[in-house]
Amino acid sequence: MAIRGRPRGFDRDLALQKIMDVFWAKGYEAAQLNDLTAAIGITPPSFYAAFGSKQSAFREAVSLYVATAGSGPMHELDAGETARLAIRAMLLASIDVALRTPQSNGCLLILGVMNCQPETRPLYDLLKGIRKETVGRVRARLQRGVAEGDLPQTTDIPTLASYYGAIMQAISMQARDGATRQSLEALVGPSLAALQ
Amino acid sequence: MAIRGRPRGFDRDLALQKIMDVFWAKGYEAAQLNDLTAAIGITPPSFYAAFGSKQSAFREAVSLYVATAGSGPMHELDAGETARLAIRAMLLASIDVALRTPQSNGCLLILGVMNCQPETRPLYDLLKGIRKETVGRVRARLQRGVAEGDLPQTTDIPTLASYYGAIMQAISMQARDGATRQSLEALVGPSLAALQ
DNA sequence: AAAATTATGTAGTAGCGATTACAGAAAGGG
DNA sequence: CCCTTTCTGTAATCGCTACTACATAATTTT
Repeated sequence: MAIRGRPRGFDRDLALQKIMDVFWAKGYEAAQLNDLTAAIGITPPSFYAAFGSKQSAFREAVSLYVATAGSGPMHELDAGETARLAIRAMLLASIDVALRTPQSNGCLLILGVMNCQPETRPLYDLLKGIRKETVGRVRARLQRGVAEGDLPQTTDIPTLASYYGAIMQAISMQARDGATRQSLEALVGPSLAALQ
Repeated sequence: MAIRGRPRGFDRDLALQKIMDVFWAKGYEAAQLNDLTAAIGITPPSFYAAFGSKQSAFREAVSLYVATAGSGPMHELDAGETARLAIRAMLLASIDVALRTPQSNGCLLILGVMNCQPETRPLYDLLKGIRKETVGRVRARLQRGVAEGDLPQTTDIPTLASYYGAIMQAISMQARDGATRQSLEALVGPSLAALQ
């Protein structure tokens, strides 16, 4: 049984990517429906037929981001030989993400929803939950490092995990402020001093 | 020659403090005129007569913040005996600022304007300039540390200054995310490892 | 080919948020 | 006591933004 009715005049997956780019570049609140529809090249009714609302489009964009653009750092975290190399690679991958495009500075998960309008609170909490999960994965990687002997038994794992979460947040903020790759990479060295 | 006309029915200085508190708690965009006038207990015309516009009220609030609530970290930076102690005290003072009130989490200069609406760009740039100045003062303090012999000549001063600026940004972001004082203070230790 | 189904384009609506027009109130100056 | 000046309260206005009603177009099913 084929799909009934008039077929959609645009590629929904491609549209979602553009939605992700716009939210990434501007954040949820500053990205206006106008920006979204213009980027896709459709009119509001088509947008609403395909994505339901601005909020649900954002949720889909976040899922796509986690699966694609934002997956690099977590991949590096798992792939690194030692905990220290893994953290280092994660931070460098975060810099890649933060500088991927000229407009989109910083990580969508960190900067996507920053203020406290009551109606955007659910989206703020969504991102906050993902950030928390990220710190959890860092913690797991450090634990593995202790288990595998490349970190001392005395390592304060929760503190260090939250610390590297903080470094990634700072990378995003400085990227948003227009920092160069060079100046972002310079932050990695000092932050790794905590793992000596 | 005394002041002509009907006298203002509220204390302007007190009102500015409340304005600062509201902007501090919610950020520029999320703080609505309604919140501002309600906090002061006046109506919109009184607000506009006294402060001109939301933008100029924000500018005044930022000036007040720099002079009062936000001055602690910079004071500690200058007062510390050695560069390391000064940085440490600055970071702890940043935590105090970030946790000053239950609602206002994080530094106004860091979180006050986060997104990219074209019309708020001037305010974003204002805060960005102050942040840059802050990093400049950290740099000066580190230079002094080298000059006074408590830091090695080989210290990479620009990098470390930007690094501690990043740590302060991260403190604000984590405070905004609801971090406890304990978890914020735990970040200070690892970040000081870069000064060993 | 007619009916059913889904998408699109035009042109709105609804509601909110910053700002202000205007009339009245409270002060000083003559 | 009137005039000028400045502030205050009510009640808009203006603009913007998410969202949609409705007529029409493009498909599939029968």
